[in-house]
Amino acid sequence: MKARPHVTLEDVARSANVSLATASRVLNGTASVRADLRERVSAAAAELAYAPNAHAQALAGGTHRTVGVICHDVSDPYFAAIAGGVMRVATDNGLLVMLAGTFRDPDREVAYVSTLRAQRAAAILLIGSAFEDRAWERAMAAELEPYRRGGGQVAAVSRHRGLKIDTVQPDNKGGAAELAKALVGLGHKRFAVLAGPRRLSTVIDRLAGFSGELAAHGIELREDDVFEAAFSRDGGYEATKRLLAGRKRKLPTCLFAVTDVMAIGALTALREEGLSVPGDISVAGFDDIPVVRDLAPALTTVRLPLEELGERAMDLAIKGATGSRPRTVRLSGEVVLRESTARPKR
Amino acid sequence: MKARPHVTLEDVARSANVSLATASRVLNGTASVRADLRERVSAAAAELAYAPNAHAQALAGGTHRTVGVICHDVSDPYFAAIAGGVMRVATDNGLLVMLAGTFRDPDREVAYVSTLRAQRAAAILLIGSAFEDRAWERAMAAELEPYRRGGGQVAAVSRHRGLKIDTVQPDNKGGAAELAKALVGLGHKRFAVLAGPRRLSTVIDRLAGFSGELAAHGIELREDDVFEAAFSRDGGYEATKRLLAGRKRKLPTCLFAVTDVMAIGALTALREEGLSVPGDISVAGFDDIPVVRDLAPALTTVRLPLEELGERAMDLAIKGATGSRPRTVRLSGEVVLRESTARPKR
DNA sequence: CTGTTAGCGCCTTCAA
DNA sequence: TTGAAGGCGCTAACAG
Repeated sequence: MKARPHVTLEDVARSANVSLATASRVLNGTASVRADLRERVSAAAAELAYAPNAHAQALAGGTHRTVGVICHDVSDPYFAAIAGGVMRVATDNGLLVMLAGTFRDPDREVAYVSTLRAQRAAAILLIGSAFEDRAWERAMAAELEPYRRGGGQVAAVSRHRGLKIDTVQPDNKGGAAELAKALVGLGHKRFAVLAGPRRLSTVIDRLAGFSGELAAHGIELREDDVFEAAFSRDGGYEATKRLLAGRKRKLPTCLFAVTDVMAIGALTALREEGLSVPGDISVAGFDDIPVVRDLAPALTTVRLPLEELGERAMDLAIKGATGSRPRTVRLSGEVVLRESTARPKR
Repeated sequence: MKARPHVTLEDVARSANVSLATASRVLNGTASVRADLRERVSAAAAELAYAPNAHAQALAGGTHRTVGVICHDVSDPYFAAIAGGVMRVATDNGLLVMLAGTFRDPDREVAYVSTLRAQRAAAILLIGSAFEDRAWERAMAAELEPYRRGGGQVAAVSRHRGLKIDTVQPDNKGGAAELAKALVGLGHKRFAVLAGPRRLSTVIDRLAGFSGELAAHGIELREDDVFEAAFSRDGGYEATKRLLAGRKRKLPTCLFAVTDVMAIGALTALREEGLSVPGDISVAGFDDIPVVRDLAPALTTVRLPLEELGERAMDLAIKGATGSRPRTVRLSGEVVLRESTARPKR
């Protein structure tokens, strides 16, 4: 009674007294079959709790209905929100999503692409900024290129310069510049920036946009005004403590964290040090992840349409590459001034 | 020059001038092969950018290295944290994770299990509370049972009573009781509760634990002290507004939201209504998702070892069922009193 | 140690 | 409309 571990199409066919081909046809609705046969097959399949073997289907040339999504960290609200958008579109199109978290390890990222390639995933989505690293780019391209030649679709969120792939690009530079302009408009003149690792393109772009705009207003952002730390809440917290330790007296009037997640850590660090926001110092972030509007004070930030970033990327992959050159969808951010920023008193 | 879309093992073998089997052996390290042949094969594989076809491998009896994880909402920090734990263990064991979000649709949940079954996933993990619904249970069991008979592993986080599967069970009831005791200990006597849908086992358990403990202290939690809403930030926000609209004057001294996410919405609603926390009213949540310690005031809650919940569930699945009866791993929560609760003034 | 061969479960022509 | 048969790419005996 525990003969075969899996019920196969053949079992169904036999049980329904029809040929393999007929069973296949009714189960896939792929061709018309006489009503009574159809009936028998369906009944048999239900009776046996038949589930088709997706591997066999894929091997036999059926379609591949799974897409791979690779991001740095699933539990980061930024990625989670984007992943949500991806999943919505994927689900609407009957696609299954495989979500992989690389924990920011470039090698693991390449390894995942390799596995997804093996799975013959219909598409691979790269979410989050690339590593600005020649060797990494080369390794990544070496996986991606044959994958695409084999008919795989690839799309990315955020800039992946070296890789020539379809991209949904949030306007990091422009958004940061707008934010800088708004903050300068409030009267701020002394800034500090909490930045993530400089290898990440997102960090580079936001930093460039911010400091560029400051420069346009005659404000110089010096190298020691930029505090580099891990791209996380703890990174923001730690960098802020470092900042405070260094210059209790000549504090900047405004602190810009390149991501909201870092800003959250910064807010807690400031609170612990007895500094009030925005009374003693203003704080701004970037991304507008869902929770920051619920903070007290609510965080000033640059709103990115996070879910849409994911949706558009999935769209690009589904539509498939038409022309030869990579497409780029640009999505702009919008400065949202909330209570964490105010006119400086000093 | 664009002959076959995919490079196959056979291509590699031919190019290396060896047999299919030999090529397979070196690529899988499955048996020893003469050094020079091994060399030739590896070189050919690299040269052709060969990627094995995972479907063919699976079909041919190779192992299935992917596990499916089903949760309600990927972008909910609670699930994201648990998923993080799952992925860590999965990655350490060379497993790929397919993460599916059901958006709380029971049918979609069943559908995903069906697909995962088709994929011959090595394991299926159900994260989050079950629907207390006979029909749903039946449909789920109908998918799961044949899956397990075929050798599939199943494990869950949170109570799934009807399904007899291995479970990692956070102590919702006990945690809520402990929390109630602590709040009563602070001097609170009038409570209101923000609850999610009563169909979810988690809601039922936490509610039972909380009101049970209150009762033990002679405090009755009446039906109209419980505000049911969506299991989300917006649900908490909306329910709080509803509560406030109903009884501006005889406010409870303490508000318990059955999840932190709902508590976050509640805090914002209270703030908007000009009520201070904990001055005018205390607020407590449940889960201790990462962000709540960074709120101002930091949220009192019941800390659940979220990542561990995921890790243990993955462990259960990997270890495989040994005995015949489902295993249950109980993980207890710990009350964490923070600034959002204080002694009542009234 | 290496090569040959028989499936794994399904889809899809090709005949009947 | 239905059935028979040939792969899809790979692994795992089984011979050499």
